[in-house]
Parts: sequence; C-alpha cells; structure tokens
Amino acid sequence: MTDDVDRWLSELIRLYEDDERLTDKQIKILQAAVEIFAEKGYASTSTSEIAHRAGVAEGTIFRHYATKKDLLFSIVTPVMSKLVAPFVFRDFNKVLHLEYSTYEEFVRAVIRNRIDFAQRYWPVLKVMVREISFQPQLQAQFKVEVGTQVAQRIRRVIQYFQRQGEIVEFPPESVMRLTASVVLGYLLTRFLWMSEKPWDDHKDVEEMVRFILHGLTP
Amino acid sequence: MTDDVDRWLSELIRLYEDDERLTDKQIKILQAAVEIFAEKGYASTSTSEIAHRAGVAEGTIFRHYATKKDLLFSIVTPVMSKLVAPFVFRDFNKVLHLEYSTYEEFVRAVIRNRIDFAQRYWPVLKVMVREISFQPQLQAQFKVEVGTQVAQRIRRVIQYFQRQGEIVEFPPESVMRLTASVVLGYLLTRFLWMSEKPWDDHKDVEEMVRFILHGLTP
Amino acid sequence: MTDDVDRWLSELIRLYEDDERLTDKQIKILQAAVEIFAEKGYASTSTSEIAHRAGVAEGTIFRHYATKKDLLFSIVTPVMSKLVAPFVFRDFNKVLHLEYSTYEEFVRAVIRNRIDFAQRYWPVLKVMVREISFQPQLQAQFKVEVGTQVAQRIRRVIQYFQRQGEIVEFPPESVMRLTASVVLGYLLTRFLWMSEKPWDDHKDVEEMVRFILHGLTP
Amino acid sequence: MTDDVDRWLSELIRLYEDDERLTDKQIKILQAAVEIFAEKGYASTSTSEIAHRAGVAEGTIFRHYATKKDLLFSIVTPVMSKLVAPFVFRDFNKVLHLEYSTYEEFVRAVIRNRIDFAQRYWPVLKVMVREISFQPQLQAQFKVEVGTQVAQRIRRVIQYFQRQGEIVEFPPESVMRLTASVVLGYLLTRFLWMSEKPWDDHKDVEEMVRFILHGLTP
DNA sequence: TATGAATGAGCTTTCATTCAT
DNA sequence: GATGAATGAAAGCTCATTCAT
Repeated sequence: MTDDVDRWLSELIRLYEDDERLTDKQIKILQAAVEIFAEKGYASTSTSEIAHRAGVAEGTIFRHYATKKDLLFSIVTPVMSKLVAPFVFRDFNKVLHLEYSTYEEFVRAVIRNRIDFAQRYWPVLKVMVREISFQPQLQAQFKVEVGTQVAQRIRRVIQYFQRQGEIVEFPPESVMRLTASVVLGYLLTRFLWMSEKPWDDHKDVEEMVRFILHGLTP
Repeated sequence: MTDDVDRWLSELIRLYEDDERLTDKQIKILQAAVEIFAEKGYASTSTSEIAHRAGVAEGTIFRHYATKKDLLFSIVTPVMSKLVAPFVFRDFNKVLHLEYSTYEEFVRAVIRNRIDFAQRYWPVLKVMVREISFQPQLQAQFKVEVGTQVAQRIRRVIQYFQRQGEIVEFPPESVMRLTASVVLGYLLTRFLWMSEKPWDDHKDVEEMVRFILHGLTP
Repeated sequence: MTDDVDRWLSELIRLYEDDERLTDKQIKILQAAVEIFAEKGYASTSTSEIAHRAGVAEGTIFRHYATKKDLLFSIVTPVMSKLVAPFVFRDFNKVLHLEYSTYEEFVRAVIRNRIDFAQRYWPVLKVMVREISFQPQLQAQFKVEVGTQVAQRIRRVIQYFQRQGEIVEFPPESVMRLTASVVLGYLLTRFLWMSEKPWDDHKDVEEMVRFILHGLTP
Repeated sequence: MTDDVDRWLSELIRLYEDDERLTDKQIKILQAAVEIFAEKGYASTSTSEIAHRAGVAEGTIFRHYATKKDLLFSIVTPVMSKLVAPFVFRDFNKVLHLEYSTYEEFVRAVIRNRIDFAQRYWPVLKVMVREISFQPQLQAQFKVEVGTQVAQRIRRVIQYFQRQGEIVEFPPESVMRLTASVVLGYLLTRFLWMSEKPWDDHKDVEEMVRFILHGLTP
C-alpha cells in the first residue's frame, strides 16, 4: 500500500511544483490521509488520526486545508483529471487514426493503459470510487469531465468503427457500456476484491480483447 | 425511493413473521435506516436522524438493535442471503439440465433474474455494495455465501457447457468474471449512475445475451 | 454470597408476613437487588440488570417500588432497625443488670452478638455501609436510631461501670468509640477485606475482650 | 472542603512539576473532580458537572484524561502512594531504633502522623476509601503497596517489641489490626461522621495511646 | 398483577475546527 | 508556519420510569 501511495504522491508533488510547492508537512498529510481514507473510508477517518499518522499537529492540517472535505478534494480531484487526460487532448482523433487502424488495436491499447493507470493510482482511485457516490461535488466534477469530455469522443470513435463495419450496430452507449464493464469488472476484481491472487496481465488482456471483439462482431 | 424501500420491507416483514414478528416501530426504524443509509452512507448517518425520520425516540432504536452496526447488519444480511438463494438449493444442477439446454438460455435466465432482484431490493443493495468494503463482518459473510456456495456451482455449469463445446475454453473464473462484469455494469449504470434515464429491459437483455454469447463462442 | 442473601431474605419475608405478604416476584427482586448492589454498588446497578437477574420484567420492579431508591431503602431500612433492636427494648437496663454483672461479660456478649449479626446480614450490611454516606435519608434514619436510641443507653451502661470503678474515667463517648472501633475493625477485616482467610471466632473474641478490658482498666 | 482540596492540590501540583507540568485547566479539573467525587461519589458524578464546576468545556477533560476512570485514578493513585510513603523508605528499621525505644513512642508517633496525613488529604482519602471497594484496579494497587510493603515492615516492628517483652504475645496480625482499628475508628469518627464537632487532638491521642498500650500490656 | 415496548433526558466520549502562543 | 490546548456540538448509547395491553 505505502509503495502505491508513494507513486501517486511523487506525481502529485510534481503537479503542484509549478505554482505553489507542497511543503514537507503537506506531503506527509496527503500521504497519511490517502492511506487512512483508503483503509476505513472518509467519513470514518478522524483528522486527529491523520495528524498522528502524518506526524504533524492537528492545527497544521487546517492551515493547509480549510476543512476535512477540502483535504479529500485535494486528493481526489487531480487524479480525476488524470483519469480522463488520455482522451481529452485536442488531437485525439488524429492520433487515433494514425495509431489504431482497427477497433481491436484501440481496445487493446485502452485496456493496457487503464490497467497501468489503475495500478499507479490505486489507493486514490479506491478513495474516489467509494466517495464519489457520497459527495455531490465530486459527482458533478466527474460528470463534466467524463460525461461530456470523454464520452463524446469515444462515441465518435465507436461510430467510426461501426461505419467501417467492424463492430455491430448496437447503440454507441451500449458498446461503450459493454466494453467499459468488462474492463471495470477486471480492475475491481484484480485490485479491490482479489488483490492477493497472482495475476497474469498479458493473458488477461488478450482474453478480454478476444471477448469484447467477438462479442461486438457484427 | 420510498416505493423501493416498501417493496423490500414487505418481504423482510414476511421473513421475520415466523419467529419474532417485527413491531410497528421496528418496521419504521428499518425503513428510515435504509433510506438514509442509501442516501448518505452508514458512517454519515446518525442514529438521531434515523429516529427522527422513523418518528420514534432514539432509545427505541437501541431497544431493538444493540448497536448501530447491528441495525446495519439486520438490514443487509437477509438480502445477502436472498442474493444467493437462487443458486444454493440442492437440486440446482438437475433444474439446470431440465430447464436450460444451452448456455444462452442459462445466461438469459440469470440476467433476467438478477435485474428483477436488483429492482426489487435496490436500496438495500446500494447500502450493501457500499458498506461491504468497510465492514469485515459483511465481507466474511459474503465470501462464505458467495465464494463457496455460488461460485462452485456456477463453475460446474460453465465446465459442463465447455465440455459440450458451446463456450470457449477460458478458465472458468474468467468466464464467470466476464459474464458477471457485463451484468453488474448494466445494473450499476441502470440503477446507480443513470437511474433517471428511460430503460428498455427487453432490448438490453438481448443485447447483453448476444454480446456474451458471441464473446464466448469458441 | 447467595447463601448469605438467602438467610437475610427469609427473615425479611417473615418481617413482612404480618401486614402485606411479599409476592414471589418481590422476593426475587429483593434478592437480585441485594446481590448486585453488594457487588457493584447502588449507583452502578441498573434496574434492567436487577430485573434480568430476578427473572422479571422491568416494569414489575416499579410496580412494587416506586423508584430505584425506594428499592434500596426497602432493603436497607429493616436491617438498620434490626441492627439496633438488641439495644432499644424498654427494659434494656434491667436485663443488663440481671445478665451482665461485669463490663467484661457485657463486652463479650455484645461482640459475639455483633459478629453473629454481621454474619447473618452481611450482604445487606455491605450495601448499607457503602450507601449510607451517599444517601442523606439513610444518614438521618441512622442518626435517629443509633445516635439517640442506642448511644444514650450505652452511655448509661458505661457510666454505670465507671461508677463501679471497673473502667477508666475516659469520656463515655471515647469508651464507646474505642470499643466500637475494635469490633468494627474486626468485622470489616473479617467480612470485607479478608473474607477468604480462615477465622477462629472464639480465639478472636477472647483477644478482643482482653484487649478492650486491659485497655480500659483504670 | 475547598481549603482541604487546596492543600492536597498544591502538593499534587508539586508532584507533577518535575516531568509534565499541570495546565491551569487541568488543576481546575482535578479540583472540581475531587470536590464532587467526595460529595456524591464517583458513579453519581457526571463529567458535565465536573466541567461546569471547573469552568472548562467537557471536551477539555477528555483531552487530559482519556476516560472518567482515568481521572479518578489520577486523583487517588498519588495519594495512595503518599499514604504508605512513611513506612517504605529503606532505612525504616534503623530510624525506628534510633527514634523510638518503646512501643509507646512508636504508636504515638504513628497516630500523630496519620491524623496529620488524614487532615491534609481528607477529601481525596474520602474518595479513595469509598471507591476502593468498587474499583478492582485500586484494590490491586492497594494490596501491593500496603499488603506487601507496609504490613511486612510493621510486623517486624511488632515482633521486635514482643521479643523485648513490651507487648503481649498475640499474633502480630492481631496486634496490627487492633492498633489500626483504634486509629481508623478515630479518623472516621472525626473526619467522616462527626466532622462538625470540636476535637482536641492532644487529649484524644493520649487516650488512644493509653488504651492501646494498656490493651497490649503482657 | 405483570409485562416489555417506548420514552427522552442524560451519560461518556469523539471530533472538526479555532486560536493564542 | 506550526503547534496543541481548548472548544462545544453532536455522536452512540444507557437508564429510570411510564403506560397500554
């Protein structure tokens, strides 16, 4: 767990580097907070426990984060943005055409990329997945970022491959949902429910790709 | 929401009917608790709020449920048992052979049944899905009931159809996971994330059946 | 413990026999109450625990005893009266002259009688001793019964033996206090602090008598 | 009452001075707690009442004392140690031989010292005496400190004077018990039961010394 | 008479937040 | 910037007492 948290932290630190650098204490607070949020949930975590694990005074937390909720958002928001980053740059379509000539290649790339992402950010994602349904503010942010930004672009990709006759003429939303379900189901099984089992990425990815492709063959 | 809660409640009342009948107040407490737990989560719900919504004194809650956690378990546990009920009766295999001669029929039946179940018990399921990762006791119960009871039986079904050459020779765990992912993804989308949209069950079921069947064709 | 309680109970039952007989439940309540009061103290005992140990409903307690305090008083008061009984009958002095011609005989008789009494009523005495300092009502009752009734009579006895030249000319209050201290110290050591040790009544009584007599010799 | 509490407090403050100084609020809490515990007993005292009398917020109590019981122990424990202090220093026997050549001198010194001690620490002693029979933790501590430390040393003193032929050949436990009973009886009468009466220390001490000495003469 | 569900005030304890140092 | 003592509202829970059955 701590290793995972560290990986995310080093990225987060770099993220803030440009404008306001994170203090040493701030880093320790974020680290402690993610660890405990991931373990017992936001609502069941006390600021005093975070302070203790971070090795700082309780007051120090509130010097940097006005409220406990602000601390949660400071952790989840940047990762939520990262989550959609691969899909939102302007030339997404061009890149797509150049790099992936078939839906199979596209699906394989997306799956690999998402597994990689989940692995890198797992503790924060766990917090995000569980808190999003309790925090309207996170829900709103998610809807804007994913719903409008990502969904639209992917819908166009799907429609393109449908026009090519590569995939079945289900409503694009269905195609999206079916594909995403398979990937999400894998990620939850692998990282949340059976994280102790040994997993063979390559084999699993190929299984999923075959399943999705066959499933969507016209 | 209230309608859904009512549907679950009337079943719960019947469940208890045999040994210790539920008091009028007890019913109101369960009703209020599920509603608020589903809305803001177990940890963020106060017993005083439950009491207020139920129209009883706070002490009344603790007369029937020794702790707040006991109240949660009294709500979730019976539904968790119901959840696995269709798979655990002794003659599961016989029934299977008689009723479903193909994996397609089996999958279609399961999907329909699960949608029906989710619809009937949605509010409690929502609470269960969100709390299971915080409550080791629920996790343990789930592992016993689902892991040992259900998974084994379904694995045998899958192996049977694999021997028939109907479905691809993936590891049974993969087949299970892929199938379940599709159904779970649908249920979450439909009841949790986009419950306001209009949904066409029949069409959706056929889409899923086609997707899974094609996906698993050898 | 239970045996001791039983001994006291049978007397209490007889006490009430004349006017209002104690119901079966009432007896069980008194029994349970004394046991738990003696164990954990009045303030730390809940009426629900008494009801449970007595095997009756909580409401039943309040049918017989208007408040928890009333229950305490119903237990302690009769024993407090018994405590002073040997000293308060009208012809105390006559009896004294007939039966005890020396202070030694008087002291020996009193000590034996008090040990006997303490043994018989120990659980209730324990409750009484500990609660008397918290309950003004018990204090008042004690002051009236002991202070005015008993102290006066004993003072006269002491003054009589002082006039006989048998005991030293300390203030009667001092003689009383010194004598009582020795007996009380023995009873507390024997029943409260070291109840598990084996005790030899006869030897101990003679030791005390000798100590007191020598101590008070002019 | 308040004066007595103050006397004890100033000693307690000095006791803590070396390692962790007591906060101003902490002192007020201890002061208020002793006063109310002494008045109505530990179990019947609410932390809110303590907070109110101390003029602090209820939360402040729990910042310094994890539980209400911890608060009780913080008050009683140091006094219990003080209680045995005069008997436990290493050279107790030497000092004894130098200072007290007769049992009479020894008894007189002990009585004076104990009266002095009781006077100084009365409110806390009252709390201690009443709570010790409800709190196994206090009982255990008392048994260790008094039972093993003090009783042994005093037994040796008694045996020494018995060898000198100064006091009667009762079992040392009896001598101890008889002597202690007289002192304890005096202290309880003087401070607990009849604290309002005027008392003449010097006369009372000489009375007790004479009583004990005569009582124990061989 | 006896019950036990119901009450609501009060209990101990927790907690996010403030603020003087 | 950092601290941690202090706060007081609110948490989960207990309890003596009431009352309809």
